[in-house]
Amino acid sequence: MTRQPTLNDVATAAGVSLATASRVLNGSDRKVSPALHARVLAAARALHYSANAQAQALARRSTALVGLLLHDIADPYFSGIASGVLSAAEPHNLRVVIGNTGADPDAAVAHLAALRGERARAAILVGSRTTDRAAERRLADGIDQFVAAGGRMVCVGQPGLPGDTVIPDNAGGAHALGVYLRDHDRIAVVAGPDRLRTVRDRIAGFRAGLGHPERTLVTAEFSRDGGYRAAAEIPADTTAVFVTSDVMATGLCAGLRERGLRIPEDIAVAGFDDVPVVRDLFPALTTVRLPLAEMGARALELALAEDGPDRVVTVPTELVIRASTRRP
Amino acid sequence: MTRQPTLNDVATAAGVSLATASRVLNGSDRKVSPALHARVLAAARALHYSANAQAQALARRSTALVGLLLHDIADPYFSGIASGVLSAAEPHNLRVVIGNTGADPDAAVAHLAALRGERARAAILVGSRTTDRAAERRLADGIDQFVAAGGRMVCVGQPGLPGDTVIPDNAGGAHALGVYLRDHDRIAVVAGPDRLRTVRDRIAGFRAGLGHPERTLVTAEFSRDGGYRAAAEIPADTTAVFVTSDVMATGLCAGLRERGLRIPEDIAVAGFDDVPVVRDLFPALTTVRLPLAEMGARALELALAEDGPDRVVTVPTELVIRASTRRP
DNA sequence: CTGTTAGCGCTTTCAC
DNA sequence: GTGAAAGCGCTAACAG
Repeated sequence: MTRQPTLNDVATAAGVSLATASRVLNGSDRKVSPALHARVLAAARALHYSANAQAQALARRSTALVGLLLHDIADPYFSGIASGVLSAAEPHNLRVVIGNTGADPDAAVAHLAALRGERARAAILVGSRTTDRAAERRLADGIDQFVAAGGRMVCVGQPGLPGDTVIPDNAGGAHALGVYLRDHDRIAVVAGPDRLRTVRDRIAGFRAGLGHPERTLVTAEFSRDGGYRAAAEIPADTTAVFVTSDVMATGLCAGLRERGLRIPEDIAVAGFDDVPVVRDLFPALTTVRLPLAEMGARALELALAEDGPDRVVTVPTELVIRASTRRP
Repeated sequence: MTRQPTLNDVATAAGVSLATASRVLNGSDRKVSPALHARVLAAARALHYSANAQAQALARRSTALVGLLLHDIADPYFSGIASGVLSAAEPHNLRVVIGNTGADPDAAVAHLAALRGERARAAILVGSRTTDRAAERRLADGIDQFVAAGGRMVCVGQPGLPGDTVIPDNAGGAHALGVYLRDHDRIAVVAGPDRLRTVRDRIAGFRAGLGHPERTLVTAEFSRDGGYRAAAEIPADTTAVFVTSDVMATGLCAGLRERGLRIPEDIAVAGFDDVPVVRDLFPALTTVRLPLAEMGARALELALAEDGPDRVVTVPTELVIRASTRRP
């Protein structure tokens, strides 16, 4: 590989000035004669010129980068949102750099710092829930720094952090589910970690809809395996269980089945999120649909919005009834 | 937001020269006295200094960016690989920018051009399969350009393109599956699009293992819905069907079930990839495991390797037998 | 319309 | 050890 051609090379080849070349190749307001215009284009093509984005960013004092920080891209909840972010970024010609934060809020802080160095236009933080007060504080600081450096911040699914927020109507969706399962009297709830506002909202909404408290509450990790392990703690005579996420519900169903429990004959199961695959489970899972891709897209739009007061966008949810809760 | 502090600001605040400040904050070989070192660090901290990555890239003539191009991040096959790429990138302090190419090879070309402008260190292209000869040509050209600009190129799951390649042992895995299903005599194969080398390798391997040709061959789209639609074309007396991807198999199972066929009692089903969720389908899906995350990680390593001749890394596969093919 | 000329913020010789 | 100064490739006034 030889040295990449620069704008200067193109200008020289075309016999015009640097400025002119810049104007036809990148400048917005075109005031270049057709003749020169054509010559520059030809030269650029001939040399396989490709503008150096770094240099442009430096000179323009702005980049086309957006950071997307999420727990785990392999989790369908996150990848669904990511997909929406990517689609929305495309037409704006934005590049999306993605970072797995794992369960660790400090990883998010580190990514945020890197994005700050990158002078990213915005950062979208998806569900980096934490139970650690101090870590939460550090995260908020990291966000403040990012924002102070001129970046826009959007959080998805996690309220209470600086910046804009996109959040599903967790309480409403869970409420509808509670109403739907109201006739069951031996109910269990399998919940993700306590501290998460999302989890609390879903449980509260569910209880309100149910009209009476659940009989059993099991707390588990926010993962497929967490749900699987929780299955062991569900009383055998339970008639319905609400799981605070589909991914957990998937594991729970597997665990329940291993115990010989039939779904929904012996026990009804409902999840939350409507991750794509749950409609293909057998029996298909009743759940509360979140418009994942749309949430991602909304987040990106907020990220592009003019600076302003912190906004909160609530997206509606929808109860999706499937076989897993159908009375025999 | 006020203007971001520059290295100059830090240097001034610390009462040292620009060069010294640069050396302690970013330079590799440290030859700065402890006293100055401390002062610079203190100043940087006080000002919340964050080096401008763009400027650094320009001065150093190198970036820490890697591009990851894939069909659809919401598809578990791709997100599994992406997850591996991200984990591997982390320790190297590389930023990963991700692009959904959809089914469109020209989208990949466009992304590649953008990455070239970004002066990305490398690009990893995952399974951007195409059936269009001309588009394939354009893609190869795009890759050549990217490489000519000094980027390294790695393709995952798709041989025959310039650059390094990570590819699973498709034929071997499918062969093992064929051997396993050898006793079935009324076999159907549900295949993704014809032209894909991946698909052809899997089918060829399967047939070789089977020892006899399948009775029915259905071609479908490489998606859940493609599999679902294919279900309608499977003869009712088929005893086993091999689907060339798990995502398709998921749809196929749903479709088969809707037709009243029981799995595995009436018909055995096997997939390919071992995407996480298929073990939780009911019945759990027999499949050929691909080490998705590892494939992603290997790709990133290749991307970091010194320039050299095009390498091909073949990763082993493993037959995973589950309930979906278990004889009653 | 076109060209000149400062920078953008940082790294890196090259002297001291 | 430390600093001065010359770029890296491009944009954006500012003159013609």
